[in-house]
Order: sequence, then structure tokens, then C-alpha cells
Amino acid sequence: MSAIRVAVDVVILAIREGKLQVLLVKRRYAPFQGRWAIPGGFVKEEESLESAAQRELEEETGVRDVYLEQLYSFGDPGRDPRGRIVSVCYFALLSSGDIAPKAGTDAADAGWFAAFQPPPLAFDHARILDYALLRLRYKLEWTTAGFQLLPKKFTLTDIQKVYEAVLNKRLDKRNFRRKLALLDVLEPLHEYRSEGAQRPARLHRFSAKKFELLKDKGILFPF
Amino acid sequence: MSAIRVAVDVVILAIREGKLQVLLVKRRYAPFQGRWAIPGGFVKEEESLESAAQRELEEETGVRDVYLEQLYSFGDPGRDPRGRIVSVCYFALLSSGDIAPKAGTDAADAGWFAAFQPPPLAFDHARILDYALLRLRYKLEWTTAGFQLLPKKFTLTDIQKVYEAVLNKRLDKRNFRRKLALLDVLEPLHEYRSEGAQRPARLHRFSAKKFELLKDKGILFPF
DNA sequence: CCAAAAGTGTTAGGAGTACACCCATGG
DNA sequence: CCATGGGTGTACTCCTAACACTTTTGG
Repeated sequence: MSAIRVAVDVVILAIREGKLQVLLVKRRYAPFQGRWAIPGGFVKEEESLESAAQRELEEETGVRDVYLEQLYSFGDPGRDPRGRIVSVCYFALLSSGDIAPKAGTDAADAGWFAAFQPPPLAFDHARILDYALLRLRYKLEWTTAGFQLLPKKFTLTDIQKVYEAVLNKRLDKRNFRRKLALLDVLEPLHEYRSEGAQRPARLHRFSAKKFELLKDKGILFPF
Repeated sequence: MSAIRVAVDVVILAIREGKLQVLLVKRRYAPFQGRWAIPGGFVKEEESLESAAQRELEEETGVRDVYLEQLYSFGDPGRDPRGRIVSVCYFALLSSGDIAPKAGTDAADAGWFAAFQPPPLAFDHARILDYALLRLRYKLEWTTAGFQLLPKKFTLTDIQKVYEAVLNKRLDKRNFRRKLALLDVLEPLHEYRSEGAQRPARLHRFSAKKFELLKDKGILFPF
């Protein structure tokens, strides 16, 4: 019987203040006491890996029904000085509308950080975060996962800013909108959002039935 | 302390007789006694996940230095009636030149099967195989992983047959070759292979230094 | 009327696809 | 000389990328 323990870690990402940010928790105990870390915990005997990830996510953010995807499993001996721990890592994409609920929990030792300039992280968490960011960039270019980072109603500029924040580069407005239109997954609403002394922007929503069709075209990744 | 055990399973794939085949082992004991299964075993306390996968691979095939990539971790409670087992799955691509060594080991209860029409499999192994095949198809279209399925020297028709076997469709010879040329990863050799009463085909080899450049272009997947 | 973001088309280059014939060899 | 797989080019379509101005609003 092996003494290997199984944990899940969840890289929780959201767009805040126009930037891609990651939710980290401060470690209360050794090892790496006081360091920031990706939230996670041990898998319980009777729960699935995905349930464990969802549970961790909900404990940290108070949020359910969030985009969650398995990333990679890290299990080198020595990655955790407490013993042999295999960590099945997930990443979660929060819509900016879902972020508020979190504040209620244990805000003192949890915080949002710029995902591309994180503080020093505990264990091998820097590597995990790097891989999550890499995967997110790929997903954004080849799937419609980017909409998970937005609230239900959003403007075309909102979604463009998501892409710019994650891909870390400027995009051309006209080309971006043409590509969006080609995807045919947005439903323009008869609502507009006024943001100050400018022309109000039209709100759109992601259309789930068109989304399903993309799967058939093979545009979406399975996991 | 959790009683979860950690295993690795390795989906071993190769092109044989022009078809994509998978190496399966026959289970000696219950549960699923006599059923075919994806080879795997428990991770030892002191070895990394990848070492464990390599070890399993070598035990089954006698082969080292093979393309090996982590696929996904499966860990639903109940997936194994013997208890809670989390399986970190890998897939391995064997070059057709590497297949011969295998025969020496325990051939009686191991065999190659058409990957797209496998026999009934033990546990949730059908799902694992499906996912491996899906991943392989994506990799083939977006990376140069297909060359792992060939020996060092091969003809352009050889590589086309690999693509046709994995993607399960016919490809146009001229278009395929043009795309290959664009990738610029092949080095034509001054050697030819005669296959009978036809014009001999020129041999090529995969050029590793050009391969590295693809990484920079983002064409290759990181894992 | 001014500042600020919203919204909108055209063109040129590159990649993908469809398609058919001659070449070199062994028997 | 013939059967067999090896090898090659062109035309069309579609996607991508570069690029600038008018519209609408609040102040």
C-alpha cells in the first residue's frame, strides 16, 4: 500500500481591473509559511477529483457552476517536503460578475494578483500557474472559453479586452469583431451600456445553442 | 491519511500493418479477469509519475527513449472495484522500428489491437483509450508528433500513411507534401528504398534543429 | 463643440483544397 | 512493356492582417 497522498489544486483566474488575475492564499503553517500558494487540498475518499476541485473552488470563492478544467497532474517526489503528494491541478475561469461573493469568506489570507507577475509562490506552484496560463492562451485562441471570464451581458469591447489581457497583446478591433461574427455565437441584445461621456455600447450574450454546434465542428476542445 | 492509491496507465500506440494499433494486456486476476486492459501499475514511493510511466512502458515493450506525454488523470470513486485508485494516464508513441523488441517479454498475455476497434476493455479503459486517440488526432494536426510513429528514416508516403491511419481519412498526396515542405522539418537523404517493382522512394529524416524552431512559433504543444 | 469610445469595409497576401499526369523501376 | 507506387504544379477560395474615418453621447 503506497503512502502517496492525492490533492487537488485549483488555479482560479478572473479578469479584474482589465487584467488577468489569479486568486492566491497565504500559507498559515510551514512549510512555506507566509508564502502565497495556489488554493488546494486533499481529495476525500468518497469524492471525485472534479468534485474535490469544485469544493476547493467554492470554499475560496463561494461560487458554483464555474468553468473548471483539469490541467495536469504533478507528482515528483520532493515537490512537497511533507511527503509524497500527487496534485491533480485544475483551472477555473470566473466571470467578473462572480467575484464579489468571495470577499465574505476569509479575505485576510486570500488575495488577487496579476497572473503574469505573481509574488513568489510555495512549492512548485509557479510552474503550475505558468502551465495554466499557457493552457488558457491556447484555449482562448481555439475555443470559446474566453466568454467564461465575462458576465452574462457584455459589450464587444469587453470581450476584446479579455482576449487582450490573456494573450497579452493588442488586437485590431475590426478584425476581432469580424472573427467573432464568423463564430456566430453572440446574440446582440436590445440593451446598451453607457459608460460616461461616450456613445453607449450594445450588450451581447453568449448563445448556448450555437455553442453546441461548435463542438461538432471540432473547434472546441473536449476537456 | 487517505487510502487513495495512485497508478499510472500507459496507452501505447504504434503503426502496424498500416493501421494505428494499441498494446493491451490480458488481466490475469479478478476483477475483469481475462479482459484486455491498458497496461499500468502503481506508482512507487520514490519515483516520479513520468518515471513510473516509463517503467511500465519498458516492462511491456522493452523500449526506452520513447515519446511519452501525460494525458489526463481519472479518479472517480468506483472506477476500480478494488478501492479508490487515481490513475494518471500517459500515452506513448512507438516508432515502427521499436516494436520488434517487445515480442521477447511475456507475449502470451499481451497483444496489439486495432486502436479504433478495440476488444471490450476492463475498468474505464475504453474511455481512456478514446481520449488518447482524440488527443493524438489533435496533436497530429497541430504538431509534429506524427514523426514519433516512424523509424529514423522514412519515405514521404510512410508519413502520409501515418496521418491517414490516425486521422482515419485519405489525404491528397500533393497537398500533404506541400504542407510538409512548408513545415520545413524534413531533411531529404541521398538514400532510396526499393519496395518491389516500382520507382524507389527517397528517404527522409526528421530534422531536430528545425523542430526547435517550431516551438518558438507556437506550433508545438508544451506537453 | 469637444472628448471619448462605438461602430464599420476594403484590399492584399498566404494557406487550404481540388484536381491529373509523367517518371523510374523490377519483373 | 507493363504494373506499381513515386513524384510534381496550377487555379480558386477563404482566412488573415493591415489600415482610418464617421457616429453617438455626456459634459
